[in-house]
Amino acid sequence: MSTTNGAEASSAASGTVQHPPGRLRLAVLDRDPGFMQVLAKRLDALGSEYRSLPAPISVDGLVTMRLNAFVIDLAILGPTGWGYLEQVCARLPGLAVIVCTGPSSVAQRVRGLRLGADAWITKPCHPEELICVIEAAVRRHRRVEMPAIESIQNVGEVTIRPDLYQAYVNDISLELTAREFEILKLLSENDRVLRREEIYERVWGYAMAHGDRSVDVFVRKLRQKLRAGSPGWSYIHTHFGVGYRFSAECDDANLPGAAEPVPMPADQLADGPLDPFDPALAG
Amino acid sequence: MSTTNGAEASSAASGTVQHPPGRLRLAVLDRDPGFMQVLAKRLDALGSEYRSLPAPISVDGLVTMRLNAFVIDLAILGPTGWGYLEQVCARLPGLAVIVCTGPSSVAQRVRGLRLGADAWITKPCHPEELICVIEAAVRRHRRVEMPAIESIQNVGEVTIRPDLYQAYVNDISLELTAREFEILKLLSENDRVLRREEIYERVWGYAMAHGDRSVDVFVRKLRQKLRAGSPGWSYIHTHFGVGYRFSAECDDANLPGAAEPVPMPADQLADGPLDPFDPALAG
DNA sequence: TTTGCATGTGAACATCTTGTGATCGGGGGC
DNA sequence: GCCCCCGATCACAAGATGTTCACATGCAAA
Repeated sequence: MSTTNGAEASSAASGTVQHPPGRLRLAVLDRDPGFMQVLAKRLDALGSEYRSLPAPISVDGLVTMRLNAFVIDLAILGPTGWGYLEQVCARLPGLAVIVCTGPSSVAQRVRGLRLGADAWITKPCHPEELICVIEAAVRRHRRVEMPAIESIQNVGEVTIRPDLYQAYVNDISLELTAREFEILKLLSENDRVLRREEIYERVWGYAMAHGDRSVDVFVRKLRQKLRAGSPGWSYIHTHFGVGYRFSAECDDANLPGAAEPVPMPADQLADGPLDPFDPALAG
Repeated sequence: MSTTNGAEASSAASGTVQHPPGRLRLAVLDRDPGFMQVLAKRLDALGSEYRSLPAPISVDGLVTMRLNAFVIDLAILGPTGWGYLEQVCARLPGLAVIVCTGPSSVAQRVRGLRLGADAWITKPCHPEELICVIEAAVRRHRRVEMPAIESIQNVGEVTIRPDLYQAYVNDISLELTAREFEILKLLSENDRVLRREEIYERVWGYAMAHGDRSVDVFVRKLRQKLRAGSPGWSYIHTHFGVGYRFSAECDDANLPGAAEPVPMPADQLADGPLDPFDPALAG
């Protein structure tokens, strides 16, 4: 495969990290069941995490939800809607706010946008269009917010720092290469078995050639460096015939902080739609 | 519209926004005289710098215009409009692109937004509304750049003075050129690895061409001047396969005021992809 | 237990990245 | 109008990294 060139690969990889629009977190404040249902269907297909709110939620509540986007039907709030909209926009400048409501006057739309809304869609609208508008609004924010959103992770004795593209044990760098780091991060972000093809595709950015052993080789290098920096622990586990799973486990099960046991439904690795967002919350 | 000079370029690119907020630089690609006239009147009232383009302009031309926003009537371009739109959005990720055109189908609007447009307004529209939409789109871009506090920074032995567009060591100028300074400032403002593409995009103002080495060359010049003015220190660190990171580090770790050794960012974001939406918030 | 794969391992090899010096051309300042 | 400074590119070299092989080892089904 000579098609790979570093820059391409890296940009593709980074794209993989930020592009998957699937990672939308949004809440919809609306009461129209039909509208919600159709929207929910599309959002599910995109793998977005969404939540519908039948009633207004406090601004503080919104803050803790850490959303990317917030869709609101001003009709629900009546005259108090303007104040609410203003508060939300002022308090969460990084949140994409989309007003999606019934027929309105130019003056109303202007007012909404001036108060800080990112877009104003008139119902009835095609769900696909609404989603595009949401994505467009989120897109820019995401570019800048992404790096901040990438949070530091502590697993076992290892600290994974996306901001530095490096992993540490006791503040000592494991000296991972860029690609090693990406694979470690990918694995650590998923509490399930990842098939080689999936790992390859998400890190390299394109499909894995049949028989390619690159992933195996990188896993070996990772294990080597992890073992060197954090002996007594095992982090990457092989699932024969399937793939790899990340989980910090202390070799000596007696020691404290032994491990993070994992349910391990190895059979349910129907890859596509990843770990579903707690369904109890939707709808 | 004046041509570019160092300072101006920087303000447009890094968003130093010396222009009072609200000052728009926009171009409108449209042929409807009535539309243009009404719009022009409103824009004048706002004190915006605008330019109407009766015919398509090359993407490179747009780049040199250093705009905040670009309004385009796809009808003017016909079928080639999509490609043009895509190119513009790809090349100028920081530009607010608003499509303002006649009646369209949902599919067309979806396509436009997916290609990177920030908003789609259907003509005929109220000029005030269009302006609000433009402002909403621009607001997002600016917001990101506004927080860049123009404060003097002391890092290691170096003093960075945005007000003078220059860096000093013991009050002696490092004689940085405008672009060198911008890159140094950008790097010093971020405690993380910045990818070349990101640096290029934020300093030059548009997407980096594939294989462009400009960033590397400027980093070399910067290192040279930093080394000359502050020997014994290293400031710009290469992360192979990723990009550059700024951090003042004393070569001799024994010396006092040694360095800022990649400290744990106290802001340690609540980590984990966990707790999706907190159910306790509803109602 | 044996056989057929799948995976672990180490090293050679090919490629890609980055550092660096030099050159070219344009634009702005004088 | 002329000259100099600055920024864009190129070419080359040295390393770092990624890929590919061949072989060893281990798991699973017959």
